[in-house]
Amino acid sequence: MKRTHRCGELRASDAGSTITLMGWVNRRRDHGNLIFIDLRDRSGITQIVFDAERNPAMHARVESVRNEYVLAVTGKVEPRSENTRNPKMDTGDIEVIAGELKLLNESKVPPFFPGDANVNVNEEVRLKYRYLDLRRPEMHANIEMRHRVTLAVRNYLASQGFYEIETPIMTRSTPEGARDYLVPSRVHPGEFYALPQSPQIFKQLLMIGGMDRYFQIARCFRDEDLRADRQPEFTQIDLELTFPTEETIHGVVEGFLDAAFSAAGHTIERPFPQMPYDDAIRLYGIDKPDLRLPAMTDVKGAFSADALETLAIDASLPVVVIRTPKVGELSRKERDEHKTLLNEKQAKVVKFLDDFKRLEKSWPEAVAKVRELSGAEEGDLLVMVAAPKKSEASAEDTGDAAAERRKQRDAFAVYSNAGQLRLALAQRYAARHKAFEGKAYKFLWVTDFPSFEWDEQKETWTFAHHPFTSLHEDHMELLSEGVKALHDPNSALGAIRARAYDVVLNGTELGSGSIRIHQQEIQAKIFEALGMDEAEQKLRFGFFLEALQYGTPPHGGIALGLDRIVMILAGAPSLREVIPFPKTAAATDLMMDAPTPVTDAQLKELSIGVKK
RNA sequence: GGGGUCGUAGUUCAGUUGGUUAGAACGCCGCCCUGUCACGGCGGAGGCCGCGAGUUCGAGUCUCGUCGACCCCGCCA
Repeated sequence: MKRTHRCGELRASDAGSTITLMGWVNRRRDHGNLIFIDLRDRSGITQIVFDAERNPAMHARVESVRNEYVLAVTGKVEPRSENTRNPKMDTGDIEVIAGELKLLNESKVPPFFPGDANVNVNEEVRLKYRYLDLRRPEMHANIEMRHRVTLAVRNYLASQGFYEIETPIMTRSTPEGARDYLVPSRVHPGEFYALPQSPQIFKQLLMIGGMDRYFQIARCFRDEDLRADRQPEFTQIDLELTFPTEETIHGVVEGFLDAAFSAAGHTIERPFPQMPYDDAIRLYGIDKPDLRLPAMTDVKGAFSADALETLAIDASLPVVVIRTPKVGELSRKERDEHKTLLNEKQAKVVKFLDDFKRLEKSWPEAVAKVRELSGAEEGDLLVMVAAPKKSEASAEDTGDAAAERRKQRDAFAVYSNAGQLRLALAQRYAARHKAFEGKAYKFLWVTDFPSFEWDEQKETWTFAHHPFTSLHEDHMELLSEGVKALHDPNSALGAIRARAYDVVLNGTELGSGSIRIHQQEIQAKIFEALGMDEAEQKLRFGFFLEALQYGTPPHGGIALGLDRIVMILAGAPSLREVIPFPKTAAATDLMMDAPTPVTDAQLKELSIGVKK
């Protein structure tokens, strides 16, 4: 027997033909001498009719068939009569009258049925029996979407002159950044490879190697704690090209995203808007703004100095208003619950006022101005966020550059906390404003990221991106100045901006890239800036610093999270829904039961002893 | 590393103030049924209440520990 059609393909026009289907028993309805079996494969479902009168010999065998058995059925396609048609099924106008049945395989009773309309099963069970879970139409749809998106990206990038090039999975450990997954070397006792956190250095070397345009659907590995949108191994659409400007790279990314979203049935608007990091912080309090809801508004000007004093607001720091649309009237209880939106730590930095009716009694003009500035409409919730006035006198404003930067850091804290509050309110009232429903895809480029960030624990400045990111040329002076104050949180390093850009979709960071440093002196200076002396540079990146000296072309690139893109397109709540064999939040595989201990013999061969 | 939610039949859940034999639905098994498509009818089986201590005359229920799943913070250049 040879399969002639898939189970979702047959239509009224096929009536009369004799066909063969192969697939799983989705459901069986046994009426005694008449048995219906819905046969399922990845394309859909077809009803097969077994009639004892027409084929008595076969009927005894059909009676023993159960859900998830694998069958081959040859039969005649017949149109269904008016009263037996099923408009809910794609194949509901026809049915197949079985003539021949072959039982290809039986099935144990599964812990859940892939054919159930809404599988309401614990995710633990789904992951343990992932191969059954994958039979569900929803999973098929997600995996098919992933395939189509990947294919569209490949085709687009190939059309733009990119070569798809593989880079090593076993590579060298780089202690910066995320923790590495390590692979012990048998040949070199005590030495380890690392799995790549990204193919960063390889793709830069490919540019030095004159490959001109590279891409890879690249698996990356990071040994960090997980979230719904983070897996220990994940896939990036990674690319790099020579002689770029930011515009070149943005154009390529918008091009393949357009292709990918088209493949998933959506059109997106291009070009994407752009916003410098500093504006993103000021307007959204976050470096990945969700543009589906309004920005925050600076309303300090609406209030007199006296009013701010009375409200116990620090007038030297930002005063912003968060507008959440269409929230409507709030009960006393709902308003009280707003207090829980700030944790203790946040409450030290910001306070908020959400009762504008009360504010209006004392300062009607100011409130009118706030409504105007924020574009508030009837029913919108306004919440004003500001820094509480400190009781003790704060440090004297000495008016120098360091004092100015300290103030900027304080302002950042206000914006950032207000931004978190904005998202918390948006989540809380999502059912009312409905901005998160439907298929609104709001892309954004966030540009000019800080090159360095302050590490509170180590009390020093570190790379915000990776150390191969170019600075804006006119910030090189700040670098020389800032290096002198490496352990000062108000160092000039904080003012340096990078030629780095993130692509953001609906508040999710899809990808991150930059124009790279292609001059060895500058690269060395950056390493030096963060306290890496020449010996250490040579040890860790010697080969790379040397490569940079052999005619390295200007180059740049970006990497986008494929899993996240597909997750958003599928409307899925976690990456696990778009990865066929995902890991749990504790980085285990419940189906394979990995990781596992290994034998002493294996460890011995690798010269590894395990502390118990 | 920290916080939260959860863990009872194959599955999803209920389980009173600590008190008799731990229930329901779906699924499963048997019998019946020729137009169902979440088929239907009758009957039946199925439990280490995650695991381990403790409190108690008595623990699914209370306490402590532990394991596992999920979410969040830290972390993720």
